[in-house]
Amino acid sequence: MTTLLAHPERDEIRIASVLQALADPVRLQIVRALAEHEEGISCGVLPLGVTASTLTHHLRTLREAGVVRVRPQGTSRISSLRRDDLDALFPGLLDGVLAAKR
Amino acid sequence: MTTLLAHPERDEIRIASVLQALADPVRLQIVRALAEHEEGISCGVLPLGVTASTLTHHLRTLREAGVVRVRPQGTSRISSLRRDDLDALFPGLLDGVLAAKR
DNA sequence: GCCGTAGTACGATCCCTGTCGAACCACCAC
DNA sequence: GTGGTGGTTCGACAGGGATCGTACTACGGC
Repeated sequence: MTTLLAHPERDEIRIASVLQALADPVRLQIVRALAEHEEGISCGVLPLGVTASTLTHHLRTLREAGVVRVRPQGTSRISSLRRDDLDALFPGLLDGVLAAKR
Repeated sequence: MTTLLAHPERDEIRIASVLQALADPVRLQIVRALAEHEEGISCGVLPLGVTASTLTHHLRTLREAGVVRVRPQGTSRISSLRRDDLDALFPGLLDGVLAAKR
């Protein structure tokens, strides 16, 4: 629908944008949740305490920063972590973030 | 002078604050510079293109997040990365950030 | 075709923060 | 003491972004 889900290529991912994307509590929660679901999930089900339109905003931020990959599936959208790309570009970063005890 | 340089203890350092602190181009530059000077440096000498008062602001942000340790020395202030603490809490995070080719 | 559900788009609001300039403080050398 | 240099504080300002509500679109089931 509408915007056809632009994702940056691996070599277009900038560390500043990634950090910016991770520097929000809600998005951190999303990333943590995605880390536990390799196959990806529909983020609408997460208990984030935020409206749908706000969630859309956060997912776009994560997607445009290159943190998350989103693929449409029926009436839903499945989001998954771009682990491979992030690990290749910034080895350890994601693990470090996820290692933090909540 | 004035505020006596409060630093969070290791167990008070929060991942959200650290990411927030790293999510600024100027502060990223500072962190990168500090990474190359284990012994610490006076940040006033860095070519950051920002006024002194802005620099003070950024250093406070980094210090209060637990990213940087600052010790007064004469008329200067020496800043250094809290590598040990960050590596202990979020192993890989700092290395991942620094691995990014500018 | 119709409806419900999942998600997006847009506009408005509000707060946070990065920035600066100006005034000030602290230390050191003389 | 005097002055200079390195930093801080304070207030002001502007831009960004997190949030929401409302209106809208798309897909799937009946």
